[in-house]
Amino acid sequence: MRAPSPTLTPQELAIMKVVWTLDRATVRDVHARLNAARPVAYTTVLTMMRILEQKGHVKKTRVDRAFVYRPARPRHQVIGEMVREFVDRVFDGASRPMLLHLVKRTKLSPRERAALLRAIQEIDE
Amino acid sequence: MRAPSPTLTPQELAIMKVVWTLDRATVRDVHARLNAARPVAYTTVLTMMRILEQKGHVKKTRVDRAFVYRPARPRHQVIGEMVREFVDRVFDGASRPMLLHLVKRTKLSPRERAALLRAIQEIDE
DNA sequence: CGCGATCTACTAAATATTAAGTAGTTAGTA
DNA sequence: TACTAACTACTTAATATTTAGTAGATCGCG
Repeated sequence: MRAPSPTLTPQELAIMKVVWTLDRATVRDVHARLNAARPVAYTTVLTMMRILEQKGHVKKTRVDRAFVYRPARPRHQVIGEMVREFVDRVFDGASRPMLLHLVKRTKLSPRERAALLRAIQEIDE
Repeated sequence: MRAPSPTLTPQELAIMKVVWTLDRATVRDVHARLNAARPVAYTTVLTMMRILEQKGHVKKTRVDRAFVYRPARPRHQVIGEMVREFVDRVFDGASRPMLLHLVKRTKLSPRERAALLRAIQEIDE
């Protein structure tokens, strides 16, 4: 048996990004946004949003004829879990190597660097 | 159509970790390590390693009867691509938010913090 | 030599993920 | 009322991922 994704799959994430951004969105709203990036059928989005509802990522309320979807959990929390899962899977839970990986390849302006240094210094204090 | 994973799938990664660690490994070697963590059939590992060879992640040479597998590309490079893909997919390519996410949740000893600060200061200099 | 152990190639198949069609309902409208 | 548009539920299906079985080759040993 193959384990289901413990976090959001790529397409689920793409949809959730729209839902988080709009906060309230119909299938039509989400479809309009996604379809602008690459062609996707309306019913495909419908199917995915039904899955997201089953998985507890969105809640829907009927407004007039259509359902309006809202995020069930805050973005930062879900993204945080995705980061954790990634660090676990790829770095065996060690976030420091991951941090170094990111730092080494990230171009930072002096201002950004300063902000980051401050953030780091504030930890454990 | 569904896009294949542009990076290593979870199980492929689990195998590559062993191959990177051992540098030279037979299917038996890898199976012994993986099987210690959770039961997995020898032939399952065999199949996965064949796939990894097709994808260009390992090279094999016959030594006596068995094949000895070696990494085809250095670990840091492949892991780096996985980090990049994750940042692209989850943070739309913006590594700074990802960095902050990590920094906020990472417990650092004074020594580790100092090392991280040094690493950051060395960028762009 | 014949046997068991080891290993590979080929095959099969279960589940997950992604994508979209069809049918049917409802609401508004000409 | 009959038509059309918008929407949902249900169904289908293609591809990816993961897992493992079977058959056959080869090697070393009693």
